[in-house]
Formats: sequence, C-alpha cells, structure tokens
Amino acid sequence: MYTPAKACSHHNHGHCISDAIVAARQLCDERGVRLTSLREQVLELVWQSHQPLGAYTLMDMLGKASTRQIAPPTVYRALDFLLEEGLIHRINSLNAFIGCPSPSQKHQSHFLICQDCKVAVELDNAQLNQHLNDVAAESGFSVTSHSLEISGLCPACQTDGNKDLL
Amino acid sequence: MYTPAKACSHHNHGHCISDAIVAARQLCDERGVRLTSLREQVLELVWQSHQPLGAYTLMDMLGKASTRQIAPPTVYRALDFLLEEGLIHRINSLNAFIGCPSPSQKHQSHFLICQDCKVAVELDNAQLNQHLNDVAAESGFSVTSHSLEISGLCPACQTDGNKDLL
DNA sequence: AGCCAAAAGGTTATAGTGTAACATATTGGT
DNA sequence: ACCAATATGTTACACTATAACCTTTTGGCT
Repeated sequence: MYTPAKACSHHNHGHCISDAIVAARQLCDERGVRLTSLREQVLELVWQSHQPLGAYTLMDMLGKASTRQIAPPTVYRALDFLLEEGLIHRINSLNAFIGCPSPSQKHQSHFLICQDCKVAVELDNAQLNQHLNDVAAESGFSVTSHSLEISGLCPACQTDGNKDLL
Repeated sequence: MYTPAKACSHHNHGHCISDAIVAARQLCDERGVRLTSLREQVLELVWQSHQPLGAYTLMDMLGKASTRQIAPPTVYRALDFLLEEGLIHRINSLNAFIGCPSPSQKHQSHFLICQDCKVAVELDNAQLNQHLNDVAAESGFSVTSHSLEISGLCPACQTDGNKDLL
C-alpha cells in the first residue's frame, strides 16, 4: 500500500530508484518517446533522495559522474523532458525538482515539504483536487493547473529531539 | 461585499490603491513598525494593478519615479518588510509580488491566476484551509505555511474573443 | 550499407532573480 | 545634542534559467 509518509521513514531507497527507472522506461516506450541515457541519468539523480534537488546541484552531480563538466542547458533540457512526461515535478517554492512516484497518468500533484529534513512527499488526493476545482469555480475560474506546496514538519521530525542540534 | 472576481472586472482601481495605503498606514502604526516613504512607494507600485509584479519591474518603476536608479537590495528590503507585515504576498510560480487586500490579520492565502490577463485574485477560504490542514494531518504532517496557486482563465477571459488576437 | 531529416546534446554567452557585505543616512529616545 | 537602532545606498556576486548556434546521434528510407 502506498503511504505518503514512507519517504520520511527508513526504507530501502534502492527500490524507489529502481522502480522509478523501470516505470520510466516502460512509459517512454509506450509513448514512443526516447528516454536517452542522459535523461535516465538525470532521473536517477533526482531520485537519489526524497529531497527536491536544484538544477545546479544535479548539474554538479552529472559533472562528477562524468569526466567533463556539464553546462546548464544540458541539464535543463533533460529536466524539461522529464517534466513534460510527468516523470518529475518542479517545486516552485524551492526552485527544485523531485521524482514522481506515480507517473503513469498525468495528474495534479500536491506536496508536503518538511522544513527540517527537507523531504517532499507527493500527495494525489482526488477529493482535494475536487475541492480546489470547486473553489475556483465559485469565482468563475476555469482551472488548467495548480501548485500546492505545504510546508511543515514530517512525523519523524516532529518527535526528533536531534532537530535542535541543527 | 468582497467578491474575489472583482479584480477581473472593471472597477475604480484608485480605490483599491488608496484603501491599501490607508490600511497599511493604520496597521503599521498599530504595530509600531515604520511604513517609510520608500516602503509605501513600493506598496503603491505593487498595487498599480491586480497583476503580480516582479522585483525588477518594481525596481525600474522606482527608478523612473525618481531621479536616479535604484539597486536591487533597496527594493528587496522593502518587499521583505511588506511581506513580513502581510501587506503583500509572493507568488512562487511567477517570482512576483501582489498586494494583499486583507492584511489586518495574517492568514494563509490562495490565488487564482489568469493565464490570459495575468490578474491574480486572492482567496481566503477557511474551509479550504481546513481541508489542507486535514490532508496534511492524515500524513502526520504539522503545517506551518502553504502556497496554493491555481492557474486558469478568469471569467472575463473565458468569454473574451479578443484573447485569440494575442 | 549509405543517405537524410529530425531529434538530442554540446557550447558560449547572457538574461533574470536574489543576497552578502559594508558604508552612509535617518530616526527616535535620552 | 548625542547615541544607538533602524533604514537605505552601493558594490559585488551567487543562483536560476534560457537564447542562439553548432555538432552529434538516431532512426527511417532507398
């Protein structure tokens, strides 16, 4: 069962990464788009943690994994592709990117972001989506997309005495 | 009566500006903080329209209203003050700022942003706020703030044939 | 296989957004 | 009038993102 808070607790993160890569390959294959080695590499780097990563951080990681440096357009183009295919999301409040755990259908995503451990958890709550649409409709707006980013403390960090040591 | 969609229709916008300035002066006075002339000028510029404005746009407007140019820190410090006092909000998805129509109590704000006319309408919907808190609580998160930005078409632009001419 | 057009990636330069650090000026209380 | 606190000015720079142009790779075609 999918529990959003999983990202905040101990888990075998290798599974997250490999699942994401397998899903991405299948999805791109079905859609007839090309998950090139660069794009796959960027996707894998994005998935290195459940913390959103900035484009320049990813660029440095790419550079270290390679023999030469990588320029911004290279990583931004890969990110654009991954965004386009719904394999990653952009967190506006952080200027950062995070892997999507359920990319098979495009969806509106919502995020819970822990201010302490920096983990971002994706929610996909149909009822909340409906509520947002309703609220917009009350004002006569037609919705094409939305961005909901909730900041706070994840369960682990609420009870974690170590957070005072930061 | 306050109707969010007002910003999208014709209205005497001078009232919006003067109301905002009057409210800001009173609020700052009550709080014992200083609404300096620079800060008030930036607030007035932010209120020039219901479209969020970028910091550099505001900087240029300040420069044109003055005899000399203004540097980024000057406008960012004024914006920081106005944000701190809840007199303006930042729209993360646009890197832009907009006046708050109800600054007297601090609140979580939600925005409807028209992709066509660029107007951003602020909502303050207690029920929606509650829903967001509930959704976060289901995942064990405690909420400290959130950012909800809904993009779409405002009532006027949905029926406006001119939008095809853009 | 070899050709070709389309897609992807490389490279350089630059635009747009935001802040650090330090100097000067202004304010308000004593 | 003086002083400390606050606000603003100034310079330089960091971070985020894209434009423009060139080269390489890919996959369909004869």
